[in-house]
Amino acid sequence: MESSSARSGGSTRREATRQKLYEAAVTLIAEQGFSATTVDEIAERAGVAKGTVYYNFASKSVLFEELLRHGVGLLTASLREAAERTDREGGGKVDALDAMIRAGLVFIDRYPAFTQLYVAELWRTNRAWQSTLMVVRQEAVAVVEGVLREGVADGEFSDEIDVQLTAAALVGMVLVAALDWKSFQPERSLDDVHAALSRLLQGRVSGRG
Amino acid sequence: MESSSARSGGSTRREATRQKLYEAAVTLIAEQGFSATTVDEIAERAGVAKGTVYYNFASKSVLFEELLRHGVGLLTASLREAAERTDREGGGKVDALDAMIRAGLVFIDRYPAFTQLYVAELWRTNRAWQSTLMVVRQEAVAVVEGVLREGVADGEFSDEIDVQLTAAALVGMVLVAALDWKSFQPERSLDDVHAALSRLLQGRVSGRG
DNA sequence: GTTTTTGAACTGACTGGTCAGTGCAAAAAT
DNA sequence: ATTTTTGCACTGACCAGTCAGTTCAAAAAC
Repeated sequence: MESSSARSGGSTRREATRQKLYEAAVTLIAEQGFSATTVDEIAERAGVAKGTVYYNFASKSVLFEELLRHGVGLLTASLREAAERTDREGGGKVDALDAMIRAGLVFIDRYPAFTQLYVAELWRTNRAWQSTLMVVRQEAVAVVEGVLREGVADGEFSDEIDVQLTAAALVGMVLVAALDWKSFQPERSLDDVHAALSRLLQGRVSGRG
Repeated sequence: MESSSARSGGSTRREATRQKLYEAAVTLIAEQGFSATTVDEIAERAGVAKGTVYYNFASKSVLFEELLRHGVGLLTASLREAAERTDREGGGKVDALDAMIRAGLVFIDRYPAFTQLYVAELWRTNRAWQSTLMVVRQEAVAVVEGVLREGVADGEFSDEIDVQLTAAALVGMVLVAALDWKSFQPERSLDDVHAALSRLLQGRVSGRG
């Protein structure tokens, strides 16, 4: 007998099941939190039996950890792509920042539940997946920090800015504004929200209109 | 905001017990989340018997709800005070915003656990205390929105800014930057962090140093 | 003497994780 | 071509443990 890996490269069926479980878990955990969400609920929402959850993931925590890695991976890739594209097109670092803001908004627009869950868990301590979360956070924030550093290096940004703090503040600005948008003004367009944040980034809030 | 108002039956002893329970609960829930924190843990950490918890609060949820109200009350008062003080001293609206950023940082510096817990719960849906949270959030954000509106009214801010979104973004900026500060660079001074955020607020990031 | 706290025992519902067994499609044997 | 075997993916009843909330007699604090 052949192992499944030799059987036309990793069973599609299993991957589909895992995807369904991710989607079910992300929604439920975003709404209720990790501990308040039961494995039975996840299984039911995904339309599989409880045993299937444990066939595909070692435990509830492991399911959640892999979900985090999966999601932040998507975000990081998207941010990186935005920065690189702007670079190729000969834009400055402000344009890169702006493009990343948009990429962030697009991501949150597409995966609001994941974003919610991420924010809710990020600053917790003493949890099993703490280290996973740190690694994954750093990957994402590092992209922003990188652009800021390059901007300082070629004189586009003041060399007095605090790269780490500024990066965190920018991420927070987008995160919270976007969650507010989705929660309280979901009818607004992405462009609209993007414009408001752009304005804030470029200091066009104070001063004449 | 500590005085138990002019209520006739407000025994001091009872109030002290409630305070101890708040403090125990805030830490534990910030670390582990609401569902993962047990009433037994809270009682133990507060140094009281489990029965005392139920003598003072109707349920675990009610304890948490009152905790939320209590905490956000402190923050709102602090923000309001900062805005009014700046006003009295004849500062402009930018100064008021700046003072509120500082007030926010001071608050988070003093009550990091509460802040963590607040952020973690804010965008959840389908929870018992959802409505409480909304009310309380709006109180706090409204202070920022108020200052922005006044600034627009007397021409200090562009009338093209989106008050609601900008307020949310500013709150997010401070929130996330401060949590990052506390989590990853706790040795930095508040002044330092404040300076970095001030710079960002006033658009002194891009452009010459 | 009234209010508040104690602390331990108890209940009943719920939950993460387990496991013996099922279904099925491809491979092997006939 | 047909029968048999293999093993992956999945199932769902079940178990052992946990936790919110209750009860209450007695002590302590006021």
